[in-house]
Amino acid sequence: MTQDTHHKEVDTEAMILQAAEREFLAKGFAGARTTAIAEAAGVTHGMLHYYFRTKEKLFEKILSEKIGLMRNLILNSALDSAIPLDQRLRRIISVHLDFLAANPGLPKFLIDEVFCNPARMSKVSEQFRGIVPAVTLMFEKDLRSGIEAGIYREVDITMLIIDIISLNVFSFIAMPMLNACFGSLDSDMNSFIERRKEDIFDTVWRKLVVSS
Amino acid sequence: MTQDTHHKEVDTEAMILQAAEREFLAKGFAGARTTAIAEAAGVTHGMLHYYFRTKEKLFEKILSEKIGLMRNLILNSALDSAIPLDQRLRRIISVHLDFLAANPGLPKFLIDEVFCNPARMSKVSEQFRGIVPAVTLMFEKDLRSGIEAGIYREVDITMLIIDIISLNVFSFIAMPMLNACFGSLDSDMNSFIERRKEDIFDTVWRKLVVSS
DNA sequence: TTTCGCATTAACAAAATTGTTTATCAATTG
DNA sequence: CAATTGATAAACAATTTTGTTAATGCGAAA
Repeated sequence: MTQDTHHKEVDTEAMILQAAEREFLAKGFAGARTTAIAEAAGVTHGMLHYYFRTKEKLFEKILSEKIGLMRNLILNSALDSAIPLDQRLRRIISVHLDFLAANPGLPKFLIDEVFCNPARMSKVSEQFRGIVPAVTLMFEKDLRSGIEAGIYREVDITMLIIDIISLNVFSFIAMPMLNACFGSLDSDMNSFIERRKEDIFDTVWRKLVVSS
Repeated sequence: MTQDTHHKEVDTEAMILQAAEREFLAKGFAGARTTAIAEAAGVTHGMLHYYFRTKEKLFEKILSEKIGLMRNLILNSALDSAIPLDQRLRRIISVHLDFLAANPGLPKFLIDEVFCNPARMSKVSEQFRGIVPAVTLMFEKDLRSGIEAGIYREVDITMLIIDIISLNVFSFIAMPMLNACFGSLDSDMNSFIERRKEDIFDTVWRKLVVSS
């Protein structure tokens, strides 16, 4: 926070950021309106330019914070390499789903605005270089020894990771569709999340282990 | 095609539709520019209004065609109830992935523009009523008998379907992200699709069958 | 207390985007 | 061969959205 000499009833800058986050997450860069952000923040839209210069710059503030969140999540996934793989897997799924439940609009936002946008993609790509390979390796080591010991099947690790990410993330991207198809799953979000954790672990684990 | 009395070097209407499809699929309604569509179609942007009145109406033309595609796909999934479940599952996954490979931008488009947009959602929701329950039931019948016979595990059918859709669709929504993380998977798209079909079937089938 | 500077507003300006109109051309039709 | 009519382009108009500026006020500091 800046040293706020001079009067300022509320923290206008923070209000704008809050409103901008909601607007950008909900509608994306192209769909968001700076006037709507200002209105939601309870200030004139001039304020938005006073604090952030342009829509683009304001957007980048929000974006970099969200990129950071995702980065942290991925890094956290690699921790706890001491505990057995099944517990680790359970933990990764659980942490990931809790994170997604706390940030339900994030995957769609990042896919739309970063991964499907070459200009933005190149801007943030260096922040991801090395992270995924590191996680993969850490996962791979455990897996390889299990495979050699004959307790895990010979699975394609890339495919396995794509499976896990798909199972974890898709529900959150497509929640409105799932609600339309299967009834309001999000009416009891907590219970849905917990059921989903169980189901995903079950799916992945049975793919992994050699059937007795 | 309309009866084209009067001169018309090329089918302008079709050109606009083609260009509009690309633009809307790539950028969504908010991000698409009518001038860009006209330019891509090689006509003045006045033509776009001459044929389709407004951006909104042009968009709806594209949208309803895509909704139809998705509807057909879902209906096709329910066919062939005579063959055994494993072959049926293989077939559903294969058909779905081939469809997605032919329409890679479609899931993101529909999720963004239909399912995450209350106004559009209500407009097309009646086209989906009854379809998913019908498919579920057809799937369920086979499954129930297998469970009672002790060859399938007692799985939550809703979760199972969410698993299958997640595994099938997510890669296509997040392809640019997967490329960034795992190297260019789409450099040989065909081989990726075929590997994916195998992997998804393996994942789902092992979740389903009782381990010997 | 007077000066200074940040925060704020409201009006304004500019740019981008969508939508309309008028004139023209060319082919079909009577 | 006129008259008609659909297709087209180009200029124009309207609207929306973003960005700027000038004036105001209020608190802090000298």
